[in-house]
Amino acid sequence: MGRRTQQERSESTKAALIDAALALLDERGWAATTSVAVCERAEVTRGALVHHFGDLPALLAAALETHYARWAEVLADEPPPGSLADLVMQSWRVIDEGGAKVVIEAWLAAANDAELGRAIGPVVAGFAKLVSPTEHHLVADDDTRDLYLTLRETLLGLALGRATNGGPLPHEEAVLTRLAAIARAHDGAHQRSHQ
Amino acid sequence: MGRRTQQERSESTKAALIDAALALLDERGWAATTSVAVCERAEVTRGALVHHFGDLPALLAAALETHYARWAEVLADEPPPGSLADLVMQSWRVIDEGGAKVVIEAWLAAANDAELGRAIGPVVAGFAKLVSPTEHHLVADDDTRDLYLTLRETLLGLALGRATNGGPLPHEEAVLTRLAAIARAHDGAHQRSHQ
DNA sequence: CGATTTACATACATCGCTGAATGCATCTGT
DNA sequence: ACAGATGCATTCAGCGATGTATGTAAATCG
Repeated sequence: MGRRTQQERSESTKAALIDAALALLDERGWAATTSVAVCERAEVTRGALVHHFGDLPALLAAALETHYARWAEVLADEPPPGSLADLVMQSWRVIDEGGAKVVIEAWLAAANDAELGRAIGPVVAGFAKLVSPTEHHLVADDDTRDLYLTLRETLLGLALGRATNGGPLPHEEAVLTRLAAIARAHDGAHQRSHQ
Repeated sequence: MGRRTQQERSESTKAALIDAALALLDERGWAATTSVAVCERAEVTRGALVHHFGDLPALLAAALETHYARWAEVLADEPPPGSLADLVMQSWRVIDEGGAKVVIEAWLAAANDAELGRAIGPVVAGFAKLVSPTEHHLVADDDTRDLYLTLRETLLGLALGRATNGGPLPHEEAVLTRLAAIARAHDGAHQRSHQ
């Protein structure tokens, strides 16, 4: 690389740090994601981390934020869902994209450390609102809303399974098939009752 | 306390250490469950910990084991479930008993640290087998088995929600109601098809 | 009742992680 | 082109956690 502007330099090292942090969070969990390890992986020194983010929690908050942003992109690329079954499978595609473990680790870490919770709480809340069912016209009635929340908890269960298992659970496919069936059954009944 | 036999002393301090470890795991997570913190809470010195358990991972493995044992007791006290709906609600009662967060933290910690995984892996596997659906006559056919696994993932999702939220999620009740309804519907259909 | 084992407590040495300070190179505005 | 800002590397000092002796009182045994 020859001449590079300051902005280019900054942004590339910031991105390297964030990517390294996300990779470590995914591979080795929150506790192992230390400033030394992140910087080593990003091939920068800890000085760079301090310079750009101040301290480790700030970096992790930023990392989480860009992770959520990527998920939001995936959602933005999808066509608007036309049924509850669509909506559920879209949610799954986001999780399937990878990095669910990062989010779970972050949630738990925030729950365990009040100070950290204050640092990353807003980031979490922001994304939570984005995927909130109350925002969606598809789940306008209470019945549909409850079912959607139920199915979403199941997806989170699968995500947890992936995180703890180091990969998809053996019965993941079967569960997803079942979820789709339940959602379609509801879609069918709901459509009929509204004609 | 006056005169105490060696066994009494040993067992009471071991119990104190295990209880303290479980409490800390639940309240402040795996990373914060340090040997210093545990001993402080148990009101013994670190020497006692070393004496009885050797090192910290060994204590945590023992703690997890007694935690599972308590869950197993809860299960043993329940009447044998007569339907899928019963089975699901029994599983939930175990989680509701408390300490689901301990288990989740342990799973993740084991996934993140291979060495630790080897230490507590057998304990986890032991309990997993105990609650394995394949052991249960109620879920003999594939259809019922898949549904049971699905409903169980939902329960785990709720457990994760409790762990990250520091308490029951607002929609927990609604989800449980929905799960019960799904299970009962299956029980009904299944019964009819078997007469 | 003396010898030995058990159940701890205390002190120690080490190590990994962290934030802060400092120094140097590279870019940028004028 | 040069003065100042910016981006980053290195070093330092300190804390907290860990395992390892080593010391001591209480219990058990012969």
